[in-house]
Amino acid sequence: MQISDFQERVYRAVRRIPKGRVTTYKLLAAAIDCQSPRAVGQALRHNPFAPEVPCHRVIRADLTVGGFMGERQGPVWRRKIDLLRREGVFFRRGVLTDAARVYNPIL
DNA sequence: TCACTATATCAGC
DNA sequence: GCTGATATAGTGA
Repeated sequence: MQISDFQERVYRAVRRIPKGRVTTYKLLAAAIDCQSPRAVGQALRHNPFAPEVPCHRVIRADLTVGGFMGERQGPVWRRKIDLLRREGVFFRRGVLTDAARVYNPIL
């Protein structure tokens, strides 16, 4: 499968998320001028540049974890939380503890 | 065209 | 606070 310009835009935006910060699908979609955060999620799901593209730093707008590598639960999905915790981003019951950790890609 | 999706938002309970 | 229905954009068959 070959990636489109849209997905290239998504990966470029995700790549510039600083360590220790997270962003949301909604903000990410707004950064690439896309009205549909679901399309962003699909692009990250087919992410061929993992882990160069830190797709684990993307969560939902309601500050819940969301999914990781196609899994919404299970050990693989749990790894996403573990990676973020290692960077200083903590979750409680699948919800981001500190909302100030959210990074705005538009800025 | 149809049916998905790592979402967002709203209505109802 | 939770479940579901709907909107919306991109992608593959």
